[in-house]
This record gives sequence, structure tokens and C-alpha cells, in this order.
Amino acid sequence: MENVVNKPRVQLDRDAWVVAATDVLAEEGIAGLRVEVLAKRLKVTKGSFYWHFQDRRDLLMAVLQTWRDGRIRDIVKQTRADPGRELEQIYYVIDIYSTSRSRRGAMIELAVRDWARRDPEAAAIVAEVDDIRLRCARDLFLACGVPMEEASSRCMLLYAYVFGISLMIYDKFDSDVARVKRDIADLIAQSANMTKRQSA
Amino acid sequence: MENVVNKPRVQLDRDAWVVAATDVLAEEGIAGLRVEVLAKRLKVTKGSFYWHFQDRRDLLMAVLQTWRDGRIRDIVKQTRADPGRELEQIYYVIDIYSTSRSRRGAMIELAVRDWARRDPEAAAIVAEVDDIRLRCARDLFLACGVPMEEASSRCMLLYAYVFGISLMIYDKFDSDVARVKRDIADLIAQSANMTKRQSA
DNA sequence: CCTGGACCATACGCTACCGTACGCATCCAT
DNA sequence: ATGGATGCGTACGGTAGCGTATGGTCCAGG
Repeated sequence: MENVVNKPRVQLDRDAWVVAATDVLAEEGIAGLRVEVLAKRLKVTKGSFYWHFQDRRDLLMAVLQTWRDGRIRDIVKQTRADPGRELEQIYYVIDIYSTSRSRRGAMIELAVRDWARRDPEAAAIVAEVDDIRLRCARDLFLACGVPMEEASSRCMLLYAYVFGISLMIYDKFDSDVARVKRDIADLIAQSANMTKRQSA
Repeated sequence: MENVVNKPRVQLDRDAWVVAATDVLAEEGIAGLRVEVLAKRLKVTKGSFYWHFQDRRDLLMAVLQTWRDGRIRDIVKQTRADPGRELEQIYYVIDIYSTSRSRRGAMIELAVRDWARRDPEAAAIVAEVDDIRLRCARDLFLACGVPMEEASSRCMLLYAYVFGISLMIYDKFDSDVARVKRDIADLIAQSANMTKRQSA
């Protein structure tokens, strides 16, 4: 019986570092992502780190790649809808991004975007992800019968909204946050111009 | 002839530090706002800094207060409309925030909000500003004849959009960005439910 | 057994930064 | 003019972080 796989190996690999780094990124931001802090969290020393990675930047690039790959996977999964259920899917996309359900994902998203404001390589990754997201979401609107230009505008509004809402602090403003979010989803998704109406 | 005002006084005061600090905040983020860096930019040493400020946190709080005061001033100015021109004013507000015209202001806004994700005092300031902004914008919608709940939703969408759009990188997506932004402004501002239609 | 490679610890030099102590200059009022 | 207050420079100790050098440990294969 060959035990090749089931040996957990307390030893770390590159991926374990990337996962932990993404956690720190979400909590502390890119500036708080330091190798000695990370090593402490993984209960090893940075001797281990510099075995697996060239330097700090090497880790950061790995984090970026992994984030991008995960995002792209999620996007194509989330924007794949059975024919006739595209509008439903639009509401679903708005929901998963704008609610606090996926708080960790939103924190990573914000951290990466803040990072991208000063780092060209991060900006390139974000641009890539944004482009794919927008195209996939636009296809959903197009499948709903929305004309091209309006579809572009609506999906841009969709993503700007979901990212922007996670930047705001609106506890005191309206007591019924759930209703507000439903209303906003309607504003983004529904249209008098939609030729092919569907039930939500 | 008393020359009380026109003496430039190479010497710095607290406010000069705050202004410079806000610049650095916009460019480098809160983590990059270090007193020795700031001193170098102002061509003095930190001996000067620790004369005007207790410590680094003292400066950061001053930056926050100044930012809040400026925002509140701008908000009440921007949401004050002549009767009958409220819708026009809504479009104006969307425009000044969402276009690249006030790039510096947007950068500060993002830096402060990123800061607020980890600092409770910054979060309190942002919450305060958000609340005032939302209420003022809602009043504009209300003045347009939009019912209360819809006004709440629309102004929330408005601000989430303007902050979110400055986080995205969408160069490659649509060639006619100006049209997209006009469309989005229409989606946010215009409503079939508006009882009192106005010309934009 | 032993040897080489994978993985990690330890120790070091270097830089950037915080905050403090103290000294020096400039200005203004008495 | 002079002495105190204001505004800043200089020097220092301390911490945190990056990257390197080097040695130790465990394990597989011969």
C-alpha cells in the first residue's frame, strides 16, 4: 500500500504560504503583509520562506496570480445560466457580492484593489479580472434582451456598486438595509427597455 | 501699513503639516504616511514635527478631522439646489464624483476608506461623513418627488457607484466611457416613479 | 550506513522608522 | 540688550522588517 498522498507532511509548500499570505492581505492590507509576520503566523521562521520564495515580491506575485485564477474561475461559474434564467442569475451575482455573506472575499477584493492603485503589476491583474467580469456580466444582460450599450452600462454599474457598497459605512442611515439592497438590485437589473422580461 | 498677512513665514504651522500629510495619504496610503518621509517632503526634520504634534497618531487624527470638515462643507454646498433644479443637482453630484476631474479628492477618499477598514477612529469619521452625504442626497431625491424608501435606495446606489467606479480598471471594456457614465447617471437619477419630472 | 537534497532555524548586517533629549537660532517684549 | 518663548536641527536608543549566510535535521535511495 503506497502512502504517497495521505502523508500530511507538517512541512509547508509554496501554496500554504500563499494561502496564509492572502489571509494577512485581507486583514492587514498589502502594507501589512510582511514575511516575518507571516512566518510567525505559520509557526516557522523566515528561513523557510526564503527557501520557497525568491523574495517578498515573489510571494506577492504568487498571491496575485492565485487571486486572479480564483476570480476567473468564479466568474465563469457565476455567470453561466440556463437559457431563460439569465435575469435570475444577474440577481444572484449582485447578491453574492453585495451582501456580507462573503466578507472574506470582499476584504481580499478591496485589499487587492487598494494595492493596484500603487502597483502596476497588481493593476494589470485587476484590469484583467475586471475585463472578464464585465464581459461575462454583459453577456447575461444581452441574453436578457438588453441592447449592447445599455448592457455595458448596467454591468459597469453593477460592479461599481458591489465594490463601492463594501467601502461605505451606512449603519445609521436606513434601518432596513435588506430592502435597500433589494431595491438597488432592481435598479441595476430591471429595465423598461428589456424586451424579454423574466420572473425574478 | 501693517503687514500681518503677506508675510509668508517659511516656518510651518500645524496646518501645513496636515495638508502635506493629506497629499502623502492620497499617494501612498495610510501605511506610507510616515513622519520622516513627510518631514523630508517639507524640507525640515522631524524635530519640527514633534514640536507641532504629540506623535504620529496626533497628526493622523488631525488629518481625519480636516478631511471630515472639508467633506461636510462640500456636501452641503453641493446638495443645495434652487427649488425646481434638484434633479439637475443630482446629476451634478454624480458628475463631480465619478469623473476623473477631481482625481486627488477621489484618491484621498479611497485612502481614508481603506484606512477606516482597520482603524475604528477613521471608521467613525467615515460613518459620519457617509451619513451626512446620504441624508443630503436623499433630500434631493425627495425634493424631486421620489418617495422616501426609493430615495434612500437611490442615494445609496449613487455613492456606492461613485466610490466603486474609482476602484475599477475598465479601459479595455468599452470605448465610449463618457456614454457609459451618462447612462449610469440616468439609471441612478431617473425613475419612472418620479412624480415631478424635470429636464436634465 | 551514509549521503545528498529538501526544509527549516539561527544569526547577522542593513535600512527605515518612531519617539526623546537637548542644543541652537530667531523673534518679540520688557 | 536680553531673556524667554517659539521653531527647528542633531544625535541617540530602540524596534521592525528585508535579505543573506550558514548550519542543523529529517528522509529517501543506494
